[in-house]
Amino acid sequence: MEEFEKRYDAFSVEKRLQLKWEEEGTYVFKNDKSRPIYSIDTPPPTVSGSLHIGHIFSYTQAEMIARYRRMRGYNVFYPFGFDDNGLPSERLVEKESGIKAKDLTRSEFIKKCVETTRKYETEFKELWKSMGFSCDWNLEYSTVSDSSQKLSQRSFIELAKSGNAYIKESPVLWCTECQTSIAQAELETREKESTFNYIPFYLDDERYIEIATTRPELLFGVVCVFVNPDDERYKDYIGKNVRVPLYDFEVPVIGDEKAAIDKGTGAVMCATFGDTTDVEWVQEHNLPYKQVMMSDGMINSSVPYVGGMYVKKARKVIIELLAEKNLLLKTEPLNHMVAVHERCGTDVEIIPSKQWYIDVLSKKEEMLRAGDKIKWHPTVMKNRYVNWVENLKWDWCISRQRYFGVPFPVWYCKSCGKPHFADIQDLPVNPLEKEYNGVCDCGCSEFIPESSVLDTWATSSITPIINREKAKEYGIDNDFLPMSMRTQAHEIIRTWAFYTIAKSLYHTGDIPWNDAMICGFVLAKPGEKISKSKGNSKLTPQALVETYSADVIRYWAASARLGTDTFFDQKEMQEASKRIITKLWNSSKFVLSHLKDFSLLDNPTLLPIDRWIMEKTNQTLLEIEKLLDQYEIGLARKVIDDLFWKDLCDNYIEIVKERLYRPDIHGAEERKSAQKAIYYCLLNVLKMYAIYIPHITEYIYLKGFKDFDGASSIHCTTWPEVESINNDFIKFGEEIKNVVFEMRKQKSDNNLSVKTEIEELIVHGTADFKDWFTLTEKDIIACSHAKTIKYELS
RNA sequence: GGGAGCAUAGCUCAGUUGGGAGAGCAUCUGCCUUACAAGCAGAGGGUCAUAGGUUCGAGCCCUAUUGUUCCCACCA
Repeated sequence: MEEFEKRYDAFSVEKRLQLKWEEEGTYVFKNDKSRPIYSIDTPPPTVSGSLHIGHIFSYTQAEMIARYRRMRGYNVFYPFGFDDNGLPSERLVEKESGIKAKDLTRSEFIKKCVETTRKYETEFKELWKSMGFSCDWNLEYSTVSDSSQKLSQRSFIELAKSGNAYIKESPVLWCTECQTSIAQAELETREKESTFNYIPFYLDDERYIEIATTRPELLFGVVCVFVNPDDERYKDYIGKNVRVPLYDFEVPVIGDEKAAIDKGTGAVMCATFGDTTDVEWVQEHNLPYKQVMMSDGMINSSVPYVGGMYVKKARKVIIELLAEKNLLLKTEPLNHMVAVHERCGTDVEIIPSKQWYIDVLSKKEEMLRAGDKIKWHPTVMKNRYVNWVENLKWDWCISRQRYFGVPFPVWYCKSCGKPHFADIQDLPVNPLEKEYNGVCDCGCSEFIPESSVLDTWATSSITPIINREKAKEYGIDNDFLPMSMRTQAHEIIRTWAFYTIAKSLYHTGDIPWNDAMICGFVLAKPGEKISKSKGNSKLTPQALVETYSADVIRYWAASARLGTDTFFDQKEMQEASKRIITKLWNSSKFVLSHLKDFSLLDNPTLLPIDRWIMEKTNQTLLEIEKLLDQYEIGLARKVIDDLFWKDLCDNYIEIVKERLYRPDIHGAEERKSAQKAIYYCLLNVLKMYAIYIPHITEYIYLKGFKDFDGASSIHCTTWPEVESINNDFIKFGEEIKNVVFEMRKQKSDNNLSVKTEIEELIVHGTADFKDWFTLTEKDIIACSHAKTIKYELS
């Protein structure tokens, strides 16, 4: 057994052990058929900037589950991936280089994207390693890699051929800043200041309908005015025409239930397209479309007064014009929620264009049933999924008019426009670089390649399939899906979880994973989440690891309840977490110094107090198994803390200390009994803590327990299967703890040292335990320094 | 506007079919005790948001109210 240093040097130990694990392949996945597979669908972090403490928080919680399952005898498939294509990565590149994508050629820009994402991925990987993550880097994947692209394109082609993906010209959510279509899930609502502008739509020289609008710049696009048919004020107008102010053309007044009497003035102008209701109205009433808003955020150049202006300026100009011509009845300031693009915060517009969609609207029922089949942890998180599915309004638009992404493997016939897909065996393919050799049904042999790329989520939503492809290399195929569990934060339930379930239903007809472990956030201050894009993460994870060590951060990350958001508190991390590391070090130092002559072959008769701490250890094992099976790593940790700090250190060790030091007083056999107990208890405490703080537990194991226990790493051990608990010993232990507590209280109340001798100690307890009290008498005397013991048992 | 969660000690939170109100931090007092002063022992501190109800008994179950957070909708 090696000697213990006075102080534990976390930083050098952590680095050394991380190297050891890498060299020995401690966490490498093998297709070992003797153990059931536990597969984890880990979130590939979006490469959109540096990581923050929130990532550490949720990834660490999931990592602990991987370690737990490994120690429960599972063959853990724990891959790691990067989501390194799409708009988030493009924006990172644009921000870093100060260049807009459209200012470069497509290939130059993509090259820059590749360079930048590589750089960040290296950084990410270093960070995960420095946190001691037990993923298997042989299973690493990236969503932009050839193999992922191939699977993603295949997924698309399969869906398109089965009719579940389709191309359609229709109004679509559009970001004028990123100049691409986006999906409903990429919307974010933000409160913005605006003005309500009350303007008159004249029926004749006297009568008019007053309309309140926040979007006067769209006046030229107005195609009709809606009023509620039950609205007495406007009943007479229905069926007649009113004149659009400024432009003076006529539009009909139409009655529709959706026009709410109590909103605004009760009359609505329908401009194509001001909002999602306009889209519904246009479809229902077969209204014409007038394009006012262009894809770059400018007003159509043919629009009088404001053509060629950006929205904001156009709005200002129109309001001024209306005022000048006495067409502005009044304006009211207004704070309202506006749908913006989550990536750039730009107001979202609705612009018709030709896009690819995946049908989700007609599959709501199936998706809700899938949600029921998945076990959500914590269970309330299922609500968010259900809520999202029930409220879906658009099919999933998967095409993006961007550059750095998986290309659509599609060409269109030049004469009839029919889409032609690449052959599966040719994937991955970029239609911009490869010509389509074929002939269209219409006889044409000229084709136009699709230049859009797939939504990032269209690829990241097949991570179970990407993982299965990896598993095939190990000879695992059939039983791989559904995976055992998905771990992710709650914010992306509506995107990643939802899309993954949708794709899984299409491709496998089943759920993608059995369990969903939903982690909470780390919040900087009330309500504000720390995020890469917001740049309010002053403390980089790298700096934190260097300041506090991985184990300290990990221990802290395990302090919250699953799914619950936590405030980041540096002080808490510094003090509470560091404390446990020091305590573990010191107590191990003590325990192992008393195990130098210990042998597993010794079979002493165990004293009742020794049985107590062993039973207590077993009880703890059972309790945390129950909690960890529910992914409650925080609650489980507290149970271990209690066992370790209170029962083992504060009570048990203090009680048997002298027995370990003085076999001459207590007997050699009795000392062996205590050795057996401290060995059993500390070893299992280390094993339980190993999932949380893998470095120090490994270090102590290698130093003191490896020679007895035999494994090359604590992380390759399993913990004992406990079948039952002897509650009598637990009860007896509680009574002994009470005796010690009363004794300590007496001394403390009298300002006496713990060492002070006392004349007589009165032991209160249960008469049934009389013999056990007698067997514990020497220990009680030793820790109380009592001269005599008197029993008052009942 | 629709839905969900939360409200327990000064702070952060735990409280597992309804029976003892708890932990860590902070505060105070004492203690150098053959692992640990980066420690140990002990103490004080709560109308369990409010009001009703069910029950022999409610932090826990039911109803309402208030506050708060989150999700969704709201560009009239």
